[in-house]
Amino acid sequence: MAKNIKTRKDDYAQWYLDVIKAAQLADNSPVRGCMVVRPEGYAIWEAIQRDLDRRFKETGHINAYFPLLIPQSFLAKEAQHVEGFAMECALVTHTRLQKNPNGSGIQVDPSSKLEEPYVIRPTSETIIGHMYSQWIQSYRDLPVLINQWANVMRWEMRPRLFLRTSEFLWQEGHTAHETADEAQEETMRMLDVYASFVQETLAIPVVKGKKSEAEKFPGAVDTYTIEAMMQDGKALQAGTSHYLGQNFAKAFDIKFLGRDQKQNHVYTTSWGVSTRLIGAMIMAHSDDEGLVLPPNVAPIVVAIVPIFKSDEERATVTGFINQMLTQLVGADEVAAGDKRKSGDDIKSYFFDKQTNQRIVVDLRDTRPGDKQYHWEQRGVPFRIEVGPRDVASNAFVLKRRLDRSKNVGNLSQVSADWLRAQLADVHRAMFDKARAFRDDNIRTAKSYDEMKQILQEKGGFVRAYFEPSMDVEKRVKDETKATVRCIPFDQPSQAGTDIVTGQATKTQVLFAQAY
RNA sequence: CGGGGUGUAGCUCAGCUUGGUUUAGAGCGCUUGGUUCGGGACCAAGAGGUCGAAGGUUCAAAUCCUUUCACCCCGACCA
Repeated sequence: MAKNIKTRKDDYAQWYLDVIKAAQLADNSPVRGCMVVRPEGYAIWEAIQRDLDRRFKETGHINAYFPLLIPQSFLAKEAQHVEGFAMECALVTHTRLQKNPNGSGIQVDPSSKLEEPYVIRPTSETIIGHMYSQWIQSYRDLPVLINQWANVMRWEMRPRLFLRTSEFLWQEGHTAHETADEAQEETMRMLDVYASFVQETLAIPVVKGKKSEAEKFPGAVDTYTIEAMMQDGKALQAGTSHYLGQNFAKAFDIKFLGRDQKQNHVYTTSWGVSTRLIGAMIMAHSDDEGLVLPPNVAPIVVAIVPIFKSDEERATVTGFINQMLTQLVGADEVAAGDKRKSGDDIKSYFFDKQTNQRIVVDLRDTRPGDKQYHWEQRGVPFRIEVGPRDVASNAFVLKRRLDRSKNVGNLSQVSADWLRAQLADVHRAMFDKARAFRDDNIRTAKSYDEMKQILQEKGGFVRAYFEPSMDVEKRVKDETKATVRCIPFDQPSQAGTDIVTGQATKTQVLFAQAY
C-alpha cells in the first residue's frame, strides 16, 4: 500500500491530488488557480504535443503564433462569444508600476492607464479572425489551416490541477473555408483526429457526439466533443471541435471574392485540447499505488533496479545490465548514456530518440524497496529487477506497472522489438480495461426516475431518449447535477419517449455528472 | 458576494479554552556518520521558525483584544 496516497474509495478527489503530488507532475503555485507543471508532467505534455502535432501536420495544418493580449473590443464583436467568456476574463489595464510614495513597495502608476484594456486571451477566435480578415482576399487563399500551441487564461472559481486551472496550455486550431460543407468536414476530421489520438496514444476510450445548445461553445453553430469516463464515473470533455459557420466571419468581416465573382464570408472552425488531457489520463488509468502511464506518453519506459550488497556483486550486476542495455538501445547509446550528465545516480539511455523515451538505471544509494515505490508511483510501465541470483541464471524479473504482475525473463530474449511488443501489450490492455469499465457504467434509463436512481446509486453515464432544450436541461441539472454530455453519433433507428417531458423524440443523449 | 473555517519548520499538525517549566514542540521529510539492502530499514548526531501581518492590553503574548491580509470548505458562478 502506498502510504502517501489516499485510496480512490476513501476520497477520490484527494487520491487524484495525491497521485499528482507523488508522481511530481505538478504543484500549486503562489498564484491561485495557476499550476506549476513540473518536469515529469511537462514531459507528458511534450509527448502529447509531439504526437498531436504530427497528426495536425498530416491533415494539412501548419503552426503559427498569435499574441497573448487581445483588445477588449474584439471580444465584444461576437455577441454569444462575449457573453460566454466575459465572466472569466483577466484584464491588463496599466503598463507601469511605480515606487509607493508613502513608503516601501510598489503600486500601479495611474498615469499608465491604457485607453483600451487588453484581455488575456481566454481563446483566440477574435484576434485570429481579425488577422484572417486581412489575409484572406480570394477563394484562392482558402482554406487557411492554422494551429497554435499556446497558453490561455480563464479566471476559474474552482480550479483543480490539470482539469481546470486558471492558466492552461493547449492548442487551438483555426481554419477558414470557402464553403459550409468544407468547414463542416474539417470540424469532423479534427474530431476524429482527437478521438484517434486519445484512444491510440492515451489509451482512453471516448464517445463522439454533438453538444446540446446549452453546452456548446459560445459563438459556435455546432460543437462536437469527445467524452471520456473517469474512474469515479464522472464525465470529462477531452476535446472539442467547433463549426463556427459564418458567425466569426461576419463579426470580423472575413470576406473573399468567390468563384462566383461575389464577396462572400468564409466559414470557420476551431478545435482544441488542453493540459486537461493529462488530468483525464491520470483519472482514467491510475490506481491506488499511484500513476499509471500509457506507454506512448511515458517519458521513461523501463526503470532498471539493480540489487547488490558487495562491490563484487555490484560489478557483476551492472555488467549484466550493460549487456541488457546494449541489446535494448545499442552499444553506441549505452556509451553515450554512460557519459551523460545526471543530477543523481540515475543513468538514462534513449530507447527512442524520436519520442525522447528513455530507459533508466537506478544506481542511487537507497534501498531497492524505495526504488520500486519510486518508479511505481511515477507510472513507469516496466521495472526490471536484476540481482546476483538473476545474473547467475541469466535472468531478470520483469514487473509490469499496469497489473503489478511479476515475471521472470531471460536475457537472451531482450531486444528493442521485444520491449516494443511489451509496451504495445500494455497499451492494449489499458485501453481494454478502460473501455470495459466505461461500457459497464453506461446504463440506459427508460424514465426520469430511473435515471435519477442510476445517477444516485451507481453514477456513470446514462443513455436516454431526450430532446435537448435549455430549460429542461437546466431543470435536470438542478435536480440531478447531471448534464447532457453529448448527443452520440450512433443514434437508434426508432423513436422513443423523452424521459423528462414524455414527448416523442428520435434523439438519445448521454447524461452524466461532469468535471 | 453570503455562510463556515484555518493561518505555528519543506509537509501534516499539537500547544491557545484557563497568558508564565516551551530556551516554541511532534511525526514525516532533509543533512552527516554507521549498521543495513530481493517491496517504503534501524541507530546516532544535526540543520531548519521574527507562531500570516500590524497595533494594543500586560511585569510577561503563539495564547487575550482590535484591525488587516491570505487561503480552504459550502453556496452562487463556470470548458
